[in-house]
Amino acid sequence: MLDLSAGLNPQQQQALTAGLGPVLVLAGPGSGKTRVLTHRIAYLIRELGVPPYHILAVTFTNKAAREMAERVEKVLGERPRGLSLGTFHSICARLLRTEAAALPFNENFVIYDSDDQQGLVRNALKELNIDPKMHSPHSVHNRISQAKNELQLPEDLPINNYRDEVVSRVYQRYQQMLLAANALDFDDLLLWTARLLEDNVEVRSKYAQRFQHVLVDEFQDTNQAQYSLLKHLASFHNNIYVVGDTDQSIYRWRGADYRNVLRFEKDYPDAQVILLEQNYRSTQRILDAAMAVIDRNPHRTRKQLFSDRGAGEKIQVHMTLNEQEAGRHIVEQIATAIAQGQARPGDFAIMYRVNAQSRLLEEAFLHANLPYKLVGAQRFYGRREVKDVLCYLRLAFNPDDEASLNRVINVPPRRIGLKSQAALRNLAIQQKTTPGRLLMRLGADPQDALFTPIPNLARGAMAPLGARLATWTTLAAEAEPMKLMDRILADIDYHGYLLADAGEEEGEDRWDNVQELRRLAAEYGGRTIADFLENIALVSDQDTIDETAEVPTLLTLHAAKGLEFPVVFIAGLDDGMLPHSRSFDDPEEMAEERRLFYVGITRARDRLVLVHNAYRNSFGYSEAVEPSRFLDDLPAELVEGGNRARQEHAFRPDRWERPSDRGATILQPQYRPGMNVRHATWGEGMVLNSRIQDDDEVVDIFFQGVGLKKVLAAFANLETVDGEPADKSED
DNA sequence: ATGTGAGTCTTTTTT
DNA sequence: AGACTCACAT
Repeated sequence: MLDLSAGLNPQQQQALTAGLGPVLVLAGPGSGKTRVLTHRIAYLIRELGVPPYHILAVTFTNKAAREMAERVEKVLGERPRGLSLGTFHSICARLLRTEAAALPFNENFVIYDSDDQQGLVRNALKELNIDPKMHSPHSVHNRISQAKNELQLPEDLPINNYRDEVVSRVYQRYQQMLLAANALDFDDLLLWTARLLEDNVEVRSKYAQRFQHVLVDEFQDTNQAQYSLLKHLASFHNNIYVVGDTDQSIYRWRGADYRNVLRFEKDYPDAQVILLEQNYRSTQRILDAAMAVIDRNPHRTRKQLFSDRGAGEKIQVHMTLNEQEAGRHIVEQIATAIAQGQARPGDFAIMYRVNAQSRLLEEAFLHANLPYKLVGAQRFYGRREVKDVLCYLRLAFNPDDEASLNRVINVPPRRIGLKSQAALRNLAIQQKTTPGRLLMRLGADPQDALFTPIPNLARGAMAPLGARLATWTTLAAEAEPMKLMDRILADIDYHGYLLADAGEEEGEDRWDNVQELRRLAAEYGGRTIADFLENIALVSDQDTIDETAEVPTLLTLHAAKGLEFPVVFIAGLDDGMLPHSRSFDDPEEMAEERRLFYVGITRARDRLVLVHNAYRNSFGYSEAVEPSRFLDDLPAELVEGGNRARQEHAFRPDRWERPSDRGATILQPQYRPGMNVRHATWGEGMVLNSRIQDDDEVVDIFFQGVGLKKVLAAFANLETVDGEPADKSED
């Protein structure tokens, strides 16, 4: 039998065998916290004889939950039956479905994603005659979300100004609309659970008695609602075991409050506190760099991270001309390292601050013909065709879901316009039912006197859909997700619609995405629609990582938390990007930007490459940018490279096309962005841009020590410095 | 009911 | 630069 404490250092062992009662494990990056957590669960089961049924372990992503489940199983040698292990949101969803009888919605509730949520706010604003230009749906929703995270209902909202007043009214209406649609948003999952446990003694004692042990991962990322529900769940046995690292708190903007760690120590004064500082991931240089960065944050207890993996390579800081060139540089460096046998494709990760940065990086990979994987679920589920199909499924599962109905009622076009929809809606309100249910009744008997308020033509347009919806709801109750999906797709001829709407080529591309969704549905054989929809609503970006593909990974710094890679590139280390300019005026947010950089640095095992740009494209224009101020905090002795990197960089202008010039003229530019050239008076410079104008070529060149110059190719007598001259043929 | 064109705003991070 | 919204025309 495996010795659970084998290979653990003294601190880890202490964490493993900590006695009952509250425990706080402060775990630095790479300190083996997942290991401690999984072994602790195994320890409870095997050494203390706690039945798995009485253990609850909570994580933030499904990926973390899955990994933990696998590792517990491996350590125990068998699958622990009845163990509750999952994300906050999925555990709450399950609890709420079970306890729906005590709640103002039924167990078939659907979970609205960000788009649905914002759409709902938009509708609420419209209904209340509030100008969405003055109060953007996004910001109003943000306030509502914040309130929910702080366990405030509409009536609890403090009102100090007109804005609060608006938010309060919208919140109220928004909440009514959710309930009417039998839908919850992400925050509701936590809010309703926390309030149910707070208000309902029976439910609370049921779960509090059941969960003899509650364990929490990434505790620094909990918000008030999560903190509260954890407290309730652990209120009977008081065995609450939390693991976290305040330096890795990067979700303040969505309500996470790392001060929950302090609150924990205050609420449980007898808590055992265990510190894990030894790092098993990175080289010492990487850790030194990480500490140099994070130590500049105020109000924190310093941690001394140490590693026995040796000093390792220096950290590379590299300046590139712009984001395009950064992409090329990174891809080139990866390709070289692979070619030289230094690393395998799966060893690399490229991290960035905002999703938009991924596009140019992807293009660089595409251009070099190298495979990569992009982390991010929203991209797929947010696609129009995927969302359409999901909304049909949601509607079949829960016909009260008005947001879904509105989305699909006229897709494919059924001649049901806004007028008809309004008529249906008004009649539904009058009849104290929902548009979806009314639609089904209309399908059953279009001539019913009930429907006279709806014009004849509109009735005719809606009745067939109503009839179909009725058959789908029956099917949803009994059939597997894929079967229902196939039925719907066939009934509405979605394939035909896509081809007609988007054309042959684009239509087939979109159909491919639908097929991808179908493959996902196929994995839910034997499971319910509820499962399928819930899992899709609650996928995290990290969950979409394809572990089997051994290729470089592109991901945001946020998505990188909890992961590690032998080689890490952090791209776009420009001031305004990281730290992001929207954080400049708030010290708390600046501290969080710094933590984000810290998280990025500490993902690297062996090699860390930091890339920043001389220029950045904003809107359509290129503007000069400063390197991130965080780069100044890296001690010089840890770093190699720097600003000279740009001169040293040899770029091959092999295949390059500026779409704006495509087909504009027969004359092809002879100079391409990135080429190095020599000018008689200004010396060496790099081509930033070049275009044909009046039968001559205008070239923008950045000369070292001189600056940006515009020259006419015919007169400038430029000499190509390296790289081959641009050839005439393109594509 | 649907299509066209001018005009607007964009860039945080995500369950 | 490009996506999205809104007003107007068909």
